[in-house]
Parts: sequence; structure tokens; C-alpha cells
Amino acid sequence: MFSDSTQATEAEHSCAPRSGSDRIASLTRALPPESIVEDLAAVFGLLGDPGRVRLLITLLESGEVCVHDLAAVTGQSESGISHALRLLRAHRVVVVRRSGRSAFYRLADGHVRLLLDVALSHLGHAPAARAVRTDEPSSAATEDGEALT
Amino acid sequence: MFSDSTQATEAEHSCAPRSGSDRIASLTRALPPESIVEDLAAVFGLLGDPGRVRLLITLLESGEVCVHDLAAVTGQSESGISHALRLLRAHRVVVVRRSGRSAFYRLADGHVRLLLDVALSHLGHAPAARAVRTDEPSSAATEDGEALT
DNA sequence: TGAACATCTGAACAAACTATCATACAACTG
DNA sequence: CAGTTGTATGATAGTTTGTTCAGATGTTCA
Repeated sequence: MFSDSTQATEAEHSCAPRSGSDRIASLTRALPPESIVEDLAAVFGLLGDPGRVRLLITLLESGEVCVHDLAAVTGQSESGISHALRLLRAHRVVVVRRSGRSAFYRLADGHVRLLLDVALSHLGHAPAARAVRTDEPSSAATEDGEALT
Repeated sequence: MFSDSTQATEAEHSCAPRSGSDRIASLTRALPPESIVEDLAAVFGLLGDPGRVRLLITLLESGEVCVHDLAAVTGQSESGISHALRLLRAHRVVVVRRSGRSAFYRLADGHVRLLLDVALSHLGHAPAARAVRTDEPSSAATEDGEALT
């Protein structure tokens, strides 16, 4: 886990020249190696497309689905689904089981469910697909979120 | 949470005409509304860039950092950082506190930490920033992951 | 074997994004 | 007040990404 150091150097922080070159150095050192950062970004990037999100949620709900059905459910072309699955496969997000001329895909592990749930709770929506909690009205809209013009 | 229904209709699944139009219908119904899917994808998309990942990890480690220092730590231009922060702010991933001519940013909530940790554990790396386990050599490469040519 | 089927792949184009530069603005300093 | 500093913005060029089409591969069945 990333260490939880919310104490920072804020009080003495000047942000002007010499704001804390040692603090900058230690923060820089704390960054993971670039290869890991890139892997992280790549995995998140995979989830950064509505079509792939629908695809993954479908797999989440049903366990194992073939390409043809994934296309039907998510409303995308079978070619598009195949391309998407290829990317997801390469990053071990999904695994395939082939049987005859069909290919059945499922999630490789439980991480995706967790990621989607955490992101949903960030949005303020309840993490469930159907049981969407509409309480906790719009606490999110009262904050800072200026809608990019 | 998304319901965990790994039992599916797999046995009877034919994938040929009439593979289970009712199953397809029910899976389609189970998909969240498009607006939520798009919000989900948007948030993940924000994490799908190495520069923004470094930025967020820095905030994760230090609590509150000004734009100038974020640029120094993550090795990006101040303009680039400012653009990135604008996007993150719009999606309520970070919040800003202004003091004088400086702007101090911090994570809006704990979700980001969770997302990064889950994604890291998916990669098979230890979730820590510095304590990167280099054992478990390439167990990941033995699976299916065909490296896109 | 030949036709229908399920999936996969490569190439091409449009759309979206990133990085960069120049500049604008507000706040502090002298 | 003029100059400097920290941050924010707009526009642009260059790259990446998603989508689509055409076709390739491998499977089943008559």
C-alpha cells in the first residue's frame, strides 16, 4: 500500500524557490519505477472505454460469454468485440476457453469487479447495476467540479 | 456490487442461432445506464495516463502539494500538470486549496488509493511504491497473455 | 467436399488525446 | 507602480485510439 502521510510539510511550504528540494527528492524517490507506472496506466486505460466497460460488466454478471453474445449484449460489432478482447487478453484481464468454433470469455480474476465497484462508489452512485441508491443526493455536485467549458 | 453469478447458462449455450435470446436480453437489462457507463470509463480514462498516475501517486504519498512541486516531482511541465489537474478536478478526483498565489492539491477521497492498489495487485506486483517484489519472476508470462505483435 | 458459421486479423480512416507554446491573470515584492 | 512568481488557459501540431471493412482461419454439418 502507499503510505498514508497526510502530514506533509505544508506549514513551511513556500512553493517559492527552495520550497523544499529535499521533500521533492523524497517524493520523487517514492514514485514506483516507470515500467510499473506504465503498466498501471495501461490497465486503467483498458477500462477507459465505454464499450469495454459494458463488455466487462457483462462478463461480471454472467461468468462466461461467447463473442457473438457479447456483441449482442453490448451492442457492438463482433469485430470490435474481438479487438477489445484481444487487448483485455493481452493484459490478463480476461481469459478464454475455446470449444468448437466458439470462444468463451470470462474475467481472469476478481480485481475488475473491485475496480468497478470502487469507481462507482467514487461517482457517488451505489455500486450495484440495478439497485442504484438515489439517496446521498448530489453531495458531489456541491464541491468544486467545474464542468470544463 | 455486481451480482456474482458464475453459474450462467453455459452448458446449454450453443452460440449458434437461438443461443439464448432471453439470456441476452437479461444481460442487456443488467447493464447500468449509459450515462453511468460513460462516467465510469471517464474516471478510468483519467487514470490511463502515466503522467497522471505519477501525479496521483505523488498526492497519495504526500497529502498536499502545489503545482510547482508536482511538476518537479513527476517530471512534467507546469502547464501539463495544470491541464491534468483541471481534468482530475472536473471529475472530483482531486480538490484544490488556494493560498496566496499557490494552489495546493490533494486527493478528494480514498478511492484513488484503492484503485491503484487493486490495479497493482492485478499486475502481480506488490502494491507498495518502494517495496517492489521482484521475485515471482514471470509467472504472468506463462498464462495466456500473447503479447500483441 | 462444400457451405455456413464463429472468431480473428490487418489496414484505413476519423475522432480523441497529449504535449507544447504563448499568453493571460492574480498575488506578492520591492 | 512595475516586475516577478505561481498558476491557468487557448490554440496547435503530432500522436494514439476506436471503428469499420474486407478478408483469413479454423470448425461444424450435410
